[in-house]
Amino acid sequence: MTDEPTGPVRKRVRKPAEQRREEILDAAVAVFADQGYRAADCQDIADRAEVGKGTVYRYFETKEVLFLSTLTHVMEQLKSEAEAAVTVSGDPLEKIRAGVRAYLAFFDSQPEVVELVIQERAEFRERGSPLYFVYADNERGGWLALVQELADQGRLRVGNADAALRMLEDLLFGTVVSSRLSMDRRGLRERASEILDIFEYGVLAR
Amino acid sequence: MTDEPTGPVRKRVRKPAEQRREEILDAAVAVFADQGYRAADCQDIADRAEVGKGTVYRYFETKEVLFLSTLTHVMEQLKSEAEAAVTVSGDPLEKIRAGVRAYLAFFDSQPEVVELVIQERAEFRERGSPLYFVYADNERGGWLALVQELADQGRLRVGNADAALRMLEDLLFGTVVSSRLSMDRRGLRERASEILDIFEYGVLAR
Amino acid sequence: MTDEPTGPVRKRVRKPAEQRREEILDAAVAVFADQGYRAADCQDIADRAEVGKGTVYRYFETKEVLFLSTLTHVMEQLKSEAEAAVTVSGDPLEKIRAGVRAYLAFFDSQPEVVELVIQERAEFRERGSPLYFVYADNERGGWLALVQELADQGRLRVGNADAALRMLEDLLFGTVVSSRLSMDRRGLRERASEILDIFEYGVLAR
Amino acid sequence: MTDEPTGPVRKRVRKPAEQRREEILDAAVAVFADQGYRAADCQDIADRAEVGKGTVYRYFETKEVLFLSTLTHVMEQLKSEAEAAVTVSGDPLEKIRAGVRAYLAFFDSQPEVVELVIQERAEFRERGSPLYFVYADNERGGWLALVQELADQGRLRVGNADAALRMLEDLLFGTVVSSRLSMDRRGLRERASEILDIFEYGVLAR
DNA sequence: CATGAATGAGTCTTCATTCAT
DNA sequence: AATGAATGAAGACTCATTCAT
Repeated sequence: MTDEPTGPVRKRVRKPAEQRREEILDAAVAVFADQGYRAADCQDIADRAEVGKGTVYRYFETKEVLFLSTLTHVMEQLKSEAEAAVTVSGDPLEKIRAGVRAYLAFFDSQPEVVELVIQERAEFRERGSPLYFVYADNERGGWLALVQELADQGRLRVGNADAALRMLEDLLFGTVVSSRLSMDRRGLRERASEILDIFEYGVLAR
Repeated sequence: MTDEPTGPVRKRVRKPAEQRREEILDAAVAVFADQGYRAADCQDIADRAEVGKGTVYRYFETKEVLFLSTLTHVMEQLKSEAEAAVTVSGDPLEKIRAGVRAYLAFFDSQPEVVELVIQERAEFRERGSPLYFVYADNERGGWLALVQELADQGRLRVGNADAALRMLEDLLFGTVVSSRLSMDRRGLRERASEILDIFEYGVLAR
Repeated sequence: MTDEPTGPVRKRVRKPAEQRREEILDAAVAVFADQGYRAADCQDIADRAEVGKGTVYRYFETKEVLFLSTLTHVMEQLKSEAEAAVTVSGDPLEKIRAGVRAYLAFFDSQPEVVELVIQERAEFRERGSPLYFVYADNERGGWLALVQELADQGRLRVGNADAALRMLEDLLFGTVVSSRLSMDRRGLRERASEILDIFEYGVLAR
Repeated sequence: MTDEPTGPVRKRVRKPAEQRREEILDAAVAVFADQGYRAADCQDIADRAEVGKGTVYRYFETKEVLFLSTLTHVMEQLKSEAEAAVTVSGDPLEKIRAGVRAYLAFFDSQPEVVELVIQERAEFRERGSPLYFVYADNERGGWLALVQELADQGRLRVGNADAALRMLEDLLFGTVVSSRLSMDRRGLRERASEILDIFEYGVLAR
C-alpha cells in the first residue's frame, strides 16, 4: 500500500562518449555471446555496462545496430591482430604461419566471438553474407598474394593457389567454430603447429 | 474496414500418424531453414504442411521439440548416407574418400541443413553440444578405426591418427558451412577431389 | 517465493467474428472517449470488451486502426440517423429541420463522440481532414439541394444557399462541441427549436 | 558506425528572464501547434528557442505546465484584441459586430491556435473545462450586457438574450474550428459580414 | 482427431525529467 | 544560471500455446 523501497538509484556518472561506447560494446559482446541475440535483454546489457537502458539507446539506435556494431568491433580486433602478425618476417610461408597462429590465438583467447558470428547468421539471414565473411573477403587479396608468391618460388605442390588458400580458410574457420561448439577443450594455440603441418604436407606418407 | 479474420475453413482430413509426422517435419525443415528458428511462425509451418496449428502441436509438444526433431531428422539422413558410402570398398583410404564425397554431396544437395545447425547453436546454447557434434562424436569411432588402420599399414605420414581425423572433420565442417555462408557458388561435389588431395599430401612441395 | 496466485484465468469464449468486432468497437468508443487516444491502454479496451489483448489485435492490426475504425463506426451511425430523419416529409424546410433535430439528438445521446472527433484531430493531424469533415463533405450535396430548393421557391432571404448551409453546419458543429467541452448541462435536444428559430429568422427585430 | 551523440556545443548565453520566457513560449506555440502536444518533443522546443533543454525546465516545471502556459499566452492575446475592439462605438450592436470581427480576425491570422485548443481537450480531459471556455465564461458577462442592452432597446426579435448570445458563441467557435479542420480556404475575415447578416436576420424570408 | 480463435507473457523503444558539470 | 548526457517508467505489439467446438 505504501511506496515500495525504490532501491538504490544508480549514481549518475558522466564519461567521455568514446569511453561509454566502448564500455557498452564490451558489455554487449559478453551478453550477446552468453545469451544469444534474441534472448539478450537490452536491460542486461545496460546493467552490465552500468548505465541506464536509455543510455544504450543514446549510443546505438536499435538492438540490431548494437549487435552489428559489436560484431564489427571484434572483427576489427581480429583484423588488426592478423595484420600485425604478418609483419614478423619476409618469407611468405612464415608470414602465413604467423597469420594462422594469430588467428588461432585470437579465437583461443576470445572463443565467444564464434557465438557472435553464428548469431549474426541465425538472426540476420536476409542481410546477406555475414560480416565475418565480408571481412575475410576484404583481406583475401593480401593472403592470396602470399600464397602466389610461394607458387612463384616453386614451393607449392598444388597448381592452384586459390584453392590452397580457400582450403586454409575453411580449415581455420571449421577448426575455430568446431572447437567452440563441440566443447573441445584442447587449446587452439597448441594445435597450430599440428594444423600447419598437415596443411603443408598432408596426412599421407608418399 | 479491417481484415476480418476469416480464412477458408480447412477441410478435416485424417491421415496415418507417421505420414502426418513426416509431412510436418518436411515443412519444418523448409520453413526453419528459410526463416530461421525465431522468425519462423508455427502458423507458417502448419500452413505449409497443410494442417491446422493445433495438429502441429499434437505431434510435437513445443516449437523447440519440433525444431530439434527436424534437425534430428536431417542428421539421420546424413548419417545413413555416409554409412552407406563406406561400404563401397575394402581399402580404408577409399572408404574415407567415399565418406568425404558422400558428406560433401549431402550438403551440396541440401545446403540449407547448414542453417539448421547454426540455428540450433544460436537458439539452444544452453543445451550443450549441438546435435551435429553429438552425431559426429557418435560416428567418430568408426572413422578413427579407418584412419588407425591406415596408420597401422604405415601409410600415414603423421603419427597422430586422432589429430589427422580431427583435422579432416574441421576441414569438412568448415568447408560446408563456409560454402553456404559466404555464398560461394562452386559446388561442394566438384571440390571433393581437390580437398582430398590437399588433405592427403598438403600444399607444399617437398 | 512461491507461485503468485495467478488470478482467475479468463474463460475462453468463442463468438461470431462480427459480434466480437462490435463488442470491441463498443468498448473502444467508451475507453477512447473516456481516456483519450494516447492515455488509453489497449489492455483497458480488451478488459472492457472482456477479451484478451491478443484478440483485440486479431481484429484490428494496430491501435491506430482500431481508433479510426471506432470513429468510422460512430460516424456511420450519425449518417444513417440523419439520413433516416429527412424522409419524414416532402417539404425541404421540414427536412432540414428534421435533419438538425436528428443531428442534435445524436450528440445528445452520445456526447462522447465529440471526444473522438477531437482526438482524431489531436493525434492524427497528418492524416488531413478529420473523418467528421470527410463525412460532412460527402453528405453535403444532399443538404445543399434542399437549401437550393428553398431558394428556388423564393423562401430564402439570403442569396447564397451555400453560405446559408455552411453557416448551419458551423453552428451545429460549434453547438455540439461547445456543449460537450463547456460542460453545458442543457440538453441539445431541447435547444433544437431555439437554434432553428434563430437560424431561420435571426436575432434582431426588423 | 553509429551516430555518435556529439553535437555542436551551444554557447551559454544569459538573457533577461522575461525575454527568455517569451522566446520559449513562442517556440512552444509553433511546435505544439505543428506537432501536437504528445508528438512535440521538448528537445524540439528547446532547439527552436535556441536554449538547452534544461533551460526550458528552469522556466516551466513540466511539459504540461509549458503547454498550458502557452495556451494561456494566446488566450490573453485573443482577449485583449476582442476587448480593444468593443471600444470603437457606443452602440451595442456595433460593439458586438466589432467583437465578432476581431474574433474572426484573430483566428484568421493565427489559425493554429485552434490546434492548441483541441490539443488541450485531447490531452487534459480531466482538468475540466478547457481554458478556451474558461476565458469565454469570464468574458461572457460583458457580452451578455450588450445583448441585454439591445433587448432593452426593443431591438431583439427573440426574448432570450442568453440564448441569442449562446448561439453567437457556438456559431463563432464552430466557424473557427471548422474552418481550420475542414481546410476551408476562404478567409474568416471575409466571411464576417455574411455571418453577422445571417445571425441578425436569419436565412428565411418572412 | 483436427481445427483455429483466443490468450497474455515478454521486450524493444521513446521521451519527459533529472542533475553533474 | 545554463547545459545536455543520463535515466527508467510506460506501453504497443507478437506469437507460442491452449482449448472449446
